Amino acid sequence: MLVLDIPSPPLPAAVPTPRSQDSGCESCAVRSRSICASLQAEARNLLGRDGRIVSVPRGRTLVWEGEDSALVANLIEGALKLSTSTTDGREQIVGVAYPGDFIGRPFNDRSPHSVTALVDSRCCLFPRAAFDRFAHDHPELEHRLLGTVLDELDRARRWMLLLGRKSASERVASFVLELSERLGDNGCAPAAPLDRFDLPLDRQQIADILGLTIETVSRQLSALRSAGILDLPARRTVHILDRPRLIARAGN
Amino acid sequence: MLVLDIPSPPLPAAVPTPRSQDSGCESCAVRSRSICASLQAEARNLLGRDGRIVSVPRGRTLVWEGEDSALVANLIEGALKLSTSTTDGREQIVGVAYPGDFIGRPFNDRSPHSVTALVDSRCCLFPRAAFDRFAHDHPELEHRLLGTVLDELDRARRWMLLLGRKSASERVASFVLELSERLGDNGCAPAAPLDRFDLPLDRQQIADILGLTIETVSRQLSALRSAGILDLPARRTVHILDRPRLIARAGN
DNA sequence: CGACTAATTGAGTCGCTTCAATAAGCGTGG
DNA sequence: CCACGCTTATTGAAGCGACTCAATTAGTCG
Repeated sequence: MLVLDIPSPPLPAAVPTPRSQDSGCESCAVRSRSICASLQAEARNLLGRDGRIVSVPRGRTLVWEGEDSALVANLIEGALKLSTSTTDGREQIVGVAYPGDFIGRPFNDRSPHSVTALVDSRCCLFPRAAFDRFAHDHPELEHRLLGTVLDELDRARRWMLLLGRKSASERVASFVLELSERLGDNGCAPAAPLDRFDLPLDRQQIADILGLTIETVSRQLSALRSAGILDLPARRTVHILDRPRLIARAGN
Repeated sequence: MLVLDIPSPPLPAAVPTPRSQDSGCESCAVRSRSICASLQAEARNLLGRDGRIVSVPRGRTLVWEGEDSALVANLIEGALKLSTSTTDGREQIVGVAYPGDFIGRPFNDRSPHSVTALVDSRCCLFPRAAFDRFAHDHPELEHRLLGTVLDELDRARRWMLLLGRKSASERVASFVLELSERLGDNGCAPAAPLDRFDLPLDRQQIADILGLTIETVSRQLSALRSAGILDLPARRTVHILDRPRLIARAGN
């Protein structure tokens, strides 16, 4: 079930002139960071014809866990969470996507997790079947996709160490560090970690990433503030004052 | 640092006659299940020339976390664990490989986790550089590899739900179920879950998978036995007596 | 059969959760 | 602009589940 009651976006996907015509890709903000970067202009425009740019308001779910995986996408702007739940409703966030990231489950007709916008976002959506077909015919795209999926797997496994073996204070420190590194990676500049940034997540979502409760997250953040390691000037703003000590607290 | 003081295996990898010659692949036990299944005979033998079959005794580590990732491999027989640790030595097992599985980190020169034999095993090892080159030239291999990496990622994310949100009893139930399903999947038969099987892991290793202690694992297994859901006829043997109730206890 | 290792079981402690109350942001409308 | 109400976050107190430490039992292998 996919609901996208969004006014048709300003994208010439349905214009008469087909093929090797600019489908908007030339001006795409994440072209150089997304998997599309692997493609030559002609192939990119061919793929672009299958894509539709849609706005996804905060809180809207693009894909539901267990439902058939009808689409894949590149995130252009915003942030998305990937999450799974137990039968009785406990939730775990298993990944967060940032601009340039690829989301969805190619080559499989069930999605193992839900995908939901954390903040107002924009995606370039592809019907999965069309994407699968295109990928199969374009090894350079599959090669790039393989690289990003391997990176995601590494990240997921690092997170398993956090979830299985780290204390609450180590988890929160690790979370702040990872976020500062991911947000600092704009794709263009040589990826320096940020010392000051805004959280795209509220406390409950942080808890759902770390396998903790909202109260424990709050207490640990307060502890880091008291220790002079962080400043928290606003609800969603983090300022890292003492990165070395933060790293020491992350435990790996 | 790779130590492989193993008597040279009965593999004609170094025989004079090169190319499109049987390199042992024709009789490989996991040929149809491994990523090699994607290759035609000629390409397979070409790749086979880079491979060396080695025996890995229980407990030996093939790849070390953080060291440069010099090799990749197909597991032919046995079982391997993939693990990471915190600086102070707490360990988390982030994956278990069974025959036919691919291990190692292609396209990256650091391995994010260690790979260690859980039981006496046999692998078909490839120098990573040679494998990367070969993969790059054989899209059908990369396509297959992409499929297996996507499956691994799904599995890792399911495990994140377990580690982040499940209770000890749910974790142990989930573990027994997953193992019964993985071991039942011989690649040939239509993959029926096993009701009776031997654990390739001791209690400490189960604890390292589940993010628990050895005592908690033991207590939860005992509880399942008392409830009549499992029988534990030997240290490493599990017999599932009441699968529906086991599934109910797994919590998803 | 005896020595050693692995697993089980018990008792007490600790860390995170739960439940509850307070405080701080934040948007809205007077 | 500030008061108001609502949401989100913080802080406190009590409870509970998993851990730690310790003792016992069951396998395993020479």
